[in-house]
Amino acid sequence: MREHPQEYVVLGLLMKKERHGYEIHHHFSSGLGRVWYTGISQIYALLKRLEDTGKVVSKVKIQDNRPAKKVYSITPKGREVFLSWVYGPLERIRELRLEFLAKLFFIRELKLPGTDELIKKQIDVCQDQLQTIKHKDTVCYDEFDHLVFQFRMCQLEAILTWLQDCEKYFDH
Amino acid sequence: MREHPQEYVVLGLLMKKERHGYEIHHHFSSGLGRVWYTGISQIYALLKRLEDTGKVVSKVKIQDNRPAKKVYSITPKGREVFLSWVYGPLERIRELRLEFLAKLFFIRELKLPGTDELIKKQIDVCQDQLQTIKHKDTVCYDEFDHLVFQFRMCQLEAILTWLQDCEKYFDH
DNA sequence: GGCCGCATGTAATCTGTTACATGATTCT
DNA sequence: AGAATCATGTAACAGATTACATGCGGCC
Repeated sequence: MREHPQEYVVLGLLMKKERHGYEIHHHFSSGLGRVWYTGISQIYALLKRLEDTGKVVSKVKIQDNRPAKKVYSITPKGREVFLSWVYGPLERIRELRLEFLAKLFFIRELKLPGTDELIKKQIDVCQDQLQTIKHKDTVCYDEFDHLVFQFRMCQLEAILTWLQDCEKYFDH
Repeated sequence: MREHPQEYVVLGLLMKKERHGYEIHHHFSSGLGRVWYTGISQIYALLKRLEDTGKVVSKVKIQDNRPAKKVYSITPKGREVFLSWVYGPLERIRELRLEFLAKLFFIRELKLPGTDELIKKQIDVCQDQLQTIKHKDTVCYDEFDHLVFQFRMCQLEAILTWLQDCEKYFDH
């Protein structure tokens, strides 16, 4: 399961307490929503898939003067899936902008321990990639490839300094 | 037409000379392909759409001892579309990694003039965005939003220094 | 009377990837 | 004999966005 990264966000929101679809969408739009937004229809689709795979369970709650709502709560399996996602570093840099920030969001929101390990692991992955690109750069003699490598290198270097700032930030 | 960015790459390859699908895929895999790859099936789909919209025309060439091939050539309309793409700066930073590098690739390959203007325009766009984010950063008091803004700021700053390096590189 | 908020969902569409179907020639 | 190269395409699938359908209650 490397697919459907948005599922983790829904699981993360259900980690705090049980919620229904409309409410989840509300949190997707506020807070985290500024960095990772999804439409309400997609939320319902995600919830259905999460229920089909046993990561959440639902119960219908009837209200008066309001339409009935389907309240979802996370299962132990869902909890496990979420936590192994949160503490795993990302291999592709382009996924950092959305997913790594989401991880940090939930770590803060749920007051989870072990932030420093996650950041260290991510720093290691980025440094490995930087090393690989630097090597390719010294070996290649094509002008265009050079430009490409330098683009990636500067992006990775910027992320590394940002990650080090994160480390300090989460330290205190 | 802000969709199907890969169409521009196909047009770019046809700017040099007429080519058939299999040949285009070959160039997609080598050269530019290390930064922007697409499967052969997609190439045929792109060519069909480009022909339907009048950006390319095809003629069948029968060969002996080889299967017949469909040779595509770019139309004046296609040429126009390609050139206005090449010289336009990108609004979204995430598109730089693929599209901006592709633009530079074709500018070098086709020996097109006005590289410095393109880079300058892109620098302006990035600087505007950096300014906007910096302003949002000083106004906001949420810790998480701060982290997000700093991520984007460091990415933009890295790209700006890279763009300035590009300017020097294309200068001589 | 009409729009907004609450609440749920299905269906269509859009991009792109992967799998499959076909068939001749050339290389190992 | 089997794999690789040349050459074209269709069909299926995956992931996400957008449009549409439904319905009640409250506010202006």
